[in-house]
Amino acid sequence: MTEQGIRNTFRMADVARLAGVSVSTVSNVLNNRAVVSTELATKVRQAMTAIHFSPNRAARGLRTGRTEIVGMVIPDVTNPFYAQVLRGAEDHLTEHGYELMVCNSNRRPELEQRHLNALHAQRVDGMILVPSNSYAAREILMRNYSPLVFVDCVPFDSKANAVVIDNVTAAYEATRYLIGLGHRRIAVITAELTYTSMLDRLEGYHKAMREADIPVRMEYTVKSTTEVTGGYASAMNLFRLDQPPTAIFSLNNRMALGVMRALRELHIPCPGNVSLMTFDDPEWATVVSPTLTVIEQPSYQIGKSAAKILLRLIVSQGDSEANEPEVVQLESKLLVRESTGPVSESGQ
Amino acid sequence: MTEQGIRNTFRMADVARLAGVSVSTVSNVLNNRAVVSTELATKVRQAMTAIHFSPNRAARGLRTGRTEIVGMVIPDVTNPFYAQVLRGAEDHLTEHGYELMVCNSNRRPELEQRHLNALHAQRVDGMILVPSNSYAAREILMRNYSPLVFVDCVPFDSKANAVVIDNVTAAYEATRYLIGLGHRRIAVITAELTYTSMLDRLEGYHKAMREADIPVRMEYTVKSTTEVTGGYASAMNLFRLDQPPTAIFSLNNRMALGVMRALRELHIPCPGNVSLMTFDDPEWATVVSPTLTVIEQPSYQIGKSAAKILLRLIVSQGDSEANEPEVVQLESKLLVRESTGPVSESGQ
DNA sequence: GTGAAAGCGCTAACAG
DNA sequence: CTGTTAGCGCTTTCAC
Repeated sequence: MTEQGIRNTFRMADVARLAGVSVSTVSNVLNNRAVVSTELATKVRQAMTAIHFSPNRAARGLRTGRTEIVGMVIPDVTNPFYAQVLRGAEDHLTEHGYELMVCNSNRRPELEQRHLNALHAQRVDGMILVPSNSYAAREILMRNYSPLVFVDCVPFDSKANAVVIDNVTAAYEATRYLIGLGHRRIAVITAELTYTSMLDRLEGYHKAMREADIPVRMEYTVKSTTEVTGGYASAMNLFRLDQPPTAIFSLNNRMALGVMRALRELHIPCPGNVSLMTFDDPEWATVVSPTLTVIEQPSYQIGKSAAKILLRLIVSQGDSEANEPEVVQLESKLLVRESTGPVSESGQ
Repeated sequence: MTEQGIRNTFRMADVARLAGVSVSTVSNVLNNRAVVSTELATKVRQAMTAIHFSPNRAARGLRTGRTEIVGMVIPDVTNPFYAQVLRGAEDHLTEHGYELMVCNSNRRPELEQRHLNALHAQRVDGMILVPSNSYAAREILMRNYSPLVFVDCVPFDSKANAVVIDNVTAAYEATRYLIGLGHRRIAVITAELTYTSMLDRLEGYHKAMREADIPVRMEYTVKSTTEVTGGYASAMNLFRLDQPPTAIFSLNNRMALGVMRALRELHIPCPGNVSLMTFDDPEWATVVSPTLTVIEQPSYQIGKSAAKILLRLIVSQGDSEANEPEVVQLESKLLVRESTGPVSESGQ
């Protein structure tokens, strides 16, 4: 029964024996229940440090039904936006004694599901999710595992706990800024429209164009993959047009990186011939030439905020489930830098 | 006893009852032990899906002594190098049925220790660690929690499982390349020398300089913090020198970003007045102007390799502990791009 | 205040 | 092949 390897960790019983008390006393000092005489308590604590005792959290979780782990699944940590969200969440969680299990879904719903299942099997107390898309998100919401807060992309047709920015307004104002610069041929590079933040951003763009009475030309709305290569390919196509756009609006930092590659490869002056603007504010935005005009999202705060909501949900677990989903909306900010300028005289 | 919240998940007993079998049969089908008649097995499986049964991994872990979780602590996911290492490790681990718990130490040994303890308390089966420094690493190694593999930075004075690159040679050859370009005033920006990869890189630099009979001038070896701001400040100081260097060698991508900022702010032509070269190959290296000459590390592979070693250690846990620490060394590659060129005629 | 004992959900003997 | 049962290490009544 004990044949599967040397037991290399101690248990409460060991501490109890060493301190000459019962396990329940050990448990009590461990959980700072003020029912143990200070004298005994110190004796117990000495015993604990003497053998480097570390209570088995899994066992505790099994007993209490609370693991104090929260799960997080994001598309890809390699994207600085998500990395920042992660940091924000982690810092808050760690501060409150929770551990974090992170998984990358690569935007593949099946993989996402697999991770979610694993997390549930681990009996995490709650999850933070940047879903791969809004359909997947809705299904996940239905299954309703445990306290869950969405980030960046929310389920279609359903209210859910979430933290986002006002993507419509952000894109609207950014587009207006471009229009104010004299641009009329404004292209937008968007990722999957099943991802709500993309959809909202596109809507904001359309709204601004409509208001300015600028016809939205189909060939200026290009659907890309979310990644760098997608942005690159999209930009290449755009520049191949008879009438290339005078401004490009990238809906995330990854695609913007791709556009930069294209610009550089084709030696297209920016903002001379074309202005470029993007969502997100990756660190490199200020070292490229020209520096990039961006819509900065408070990514770290977004993560932190998600963690806060989740923790609140977790503790209020017992209350009537009826509490309305909470959705917090954080402020984004247009940071004008060098990559956007007045439409060129040449008019092309 | 059941007062702490509605039991919202089922247990094997429920499945057993529903399928009209015993729990051990359920356990057997769950673990694909080929001892159950196909007939019963399907009945059990039906029952499982009917109630959306998800076995409690924590309970299993408690029983088996193996959680199938591995812990990972890294300085900061926000650094693309570590993010890639993480992805490599995660992909391999996930593929083999393991879950990953990641923590960021911010290079603070106390925080690192705290995370390590938490991970241990969780009874992770093993850990992958990019330590905050090599002293901390050694202490951690001493405490010898569980299977452990170091990445990028290894403990001082001790053999340990690790995956690294040949930093000395990589830096040596890169420096030689610079020297071959005619540079003699080559500055190196390094982070904490208590971090072995930095120390080794510096050694490689020194070796190349010595071999070329170029005196190593103290003011050209600048110790920076690991971060962007450190690189920036260091570069600023370097350019303030009476005889500024004609080439700068940054020992990681973060500091290089800082140098780029300085270059851009001071309008210093690169590689015209100064060449720049760095360790790591962040994505932005090819969109900045000039594109950056880098020493590319196989970051994803490093992570994957670490995971592989760890898994091997975990399964061979039972064997005599005597197996020598394994250290694998992966290949790095010098990618020459635009930011390095012949030393300028002007000679300054 | 302190201790004995039951049980969280699972696995692994072992008996049938 | 299937079922019974004893724990894994912890928390938590409930007696004392």
